[in-house]
Amino acid sequence: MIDPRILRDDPDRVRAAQAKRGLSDAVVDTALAADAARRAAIGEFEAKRAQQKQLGKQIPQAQGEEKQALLAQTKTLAAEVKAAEAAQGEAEEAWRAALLSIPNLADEQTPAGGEDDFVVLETVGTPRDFAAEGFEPRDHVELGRLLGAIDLDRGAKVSGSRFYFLTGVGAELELALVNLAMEQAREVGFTQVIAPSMVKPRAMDGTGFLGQAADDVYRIEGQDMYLVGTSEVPMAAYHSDEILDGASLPLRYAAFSPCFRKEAGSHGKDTKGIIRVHWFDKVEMFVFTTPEEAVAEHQRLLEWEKMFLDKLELAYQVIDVAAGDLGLSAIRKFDCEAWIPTQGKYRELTSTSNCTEFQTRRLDTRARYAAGAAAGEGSGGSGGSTGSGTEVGPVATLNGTLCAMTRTIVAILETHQQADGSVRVPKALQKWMGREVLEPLEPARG
RNA sequence: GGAGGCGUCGCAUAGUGGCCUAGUGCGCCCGCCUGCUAAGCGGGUUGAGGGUUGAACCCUCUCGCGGGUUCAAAUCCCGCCGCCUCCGCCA
Repeated sequence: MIDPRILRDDPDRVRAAQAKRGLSDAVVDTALAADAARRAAIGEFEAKRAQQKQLGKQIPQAQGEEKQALLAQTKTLAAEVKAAEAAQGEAEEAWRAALLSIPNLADEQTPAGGEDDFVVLETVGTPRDFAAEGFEPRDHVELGRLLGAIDLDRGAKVSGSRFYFLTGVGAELELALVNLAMEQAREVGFTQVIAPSMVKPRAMDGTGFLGQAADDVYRIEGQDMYLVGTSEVPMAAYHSDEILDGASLPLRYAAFSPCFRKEAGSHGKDTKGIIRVHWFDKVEMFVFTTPEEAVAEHQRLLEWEKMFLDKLELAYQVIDVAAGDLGLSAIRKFDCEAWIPTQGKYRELTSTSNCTEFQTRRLDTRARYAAGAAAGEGSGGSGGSTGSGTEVGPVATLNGTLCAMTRTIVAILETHQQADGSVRVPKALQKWMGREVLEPLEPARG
């Protein structure tokens, strides 16, 4: 949810942000009208309620006829209060609904436009030139079969399309990646978390996934619960309804969880292999910090993502995602796209978003800060006790992929394959894999 | 799944229809006193929203959540949620 104050004070800013995403600004006027109606309704209810309380106080002291008169008077008033309260409730609800329909205001630096209007910020490493090396690269499906690492046939048999079993070195590879990711996370100061992958509607809605992304979300039949598409969801809700200690920020979590996605509307895309699947495991970085620090923290998350990809010795580019392709909650998003040799293009491996206060406002997470942190306080003069100590203020959230297992496995297998079908293990993973090369089970298997 | 109990301010507790503008203790903050520390003394200490663009001030809501009864609800009634204990089942 965006800041209601910005809507009221600077609606043109909201209109501009809507335009940048390619959305209508009609919601702005709807929301402004709802805000006015809401405030009028609040005024009416409160006036009636105050009157009721005033009269109510007189009743215990009153006697006889006077008391009867008061009772009659206050009885009709009670009905009016009830009606005014209901009207206020409806006005609040309409206002809230209007506000909730507005996505976070895209950052000034975010490129305008849709999916194809991203800006390439940086290219790291050089894609391998297999032609120069003199052999045709195998895709990850074939490599996975040769190594006994990925079993797609049985995935389909047991669970359907877009499912897989990781077996042997495939399973080892995932566990090694989890370990490497968690090791890095710990070293840079994250708290490791194993997060639930089923959540209540509050968490799903609070992170903005029941908006335009609702089609991609699995709902549990007969229960008011959802399977998460990322541990961003449980982690954003982790501190819901809490007031954090401002001095404890930033709170950095690295959460492991399975991720479930319907992939509705992607029929025909990436049908082969494990690029696009209904379930995968992921280590996600999630940070609670101050609004002032959010932009700098976003850069740090990007650096940690790059650090991880560097350890895997992958070639990749970093893109600045355009406004129309941002999620509901984000003001800016950077994707790291690794080079996939057999596709001849860069594919998204990681993604980091700055959601500012959008999610915490929905989920009611705030922090207690030292007073006057943002206000001017150098007024001098009287040395009286002005500093009231602390004040409650907003908290920003950011998320970033550390390692999404399946796509990372694809990139590693394809990038580090050798002519004989074996795959070189990146140095950083060797410690966890216990070997330097993954060998095919049999030269001619399959 | 069955039975019972409990949810009050950061924590602990009091409160069984109007005297609750929720008391007390602890913790915390400010001040006084004080070689230092401790003790002692005085004051403060939930959050949200509205009146206002900010401050002061005023008002409304907030005793797990949502309904209801009543002129009036922390208090009575109903539903839900969470926690605890016991039984059953189970990785």
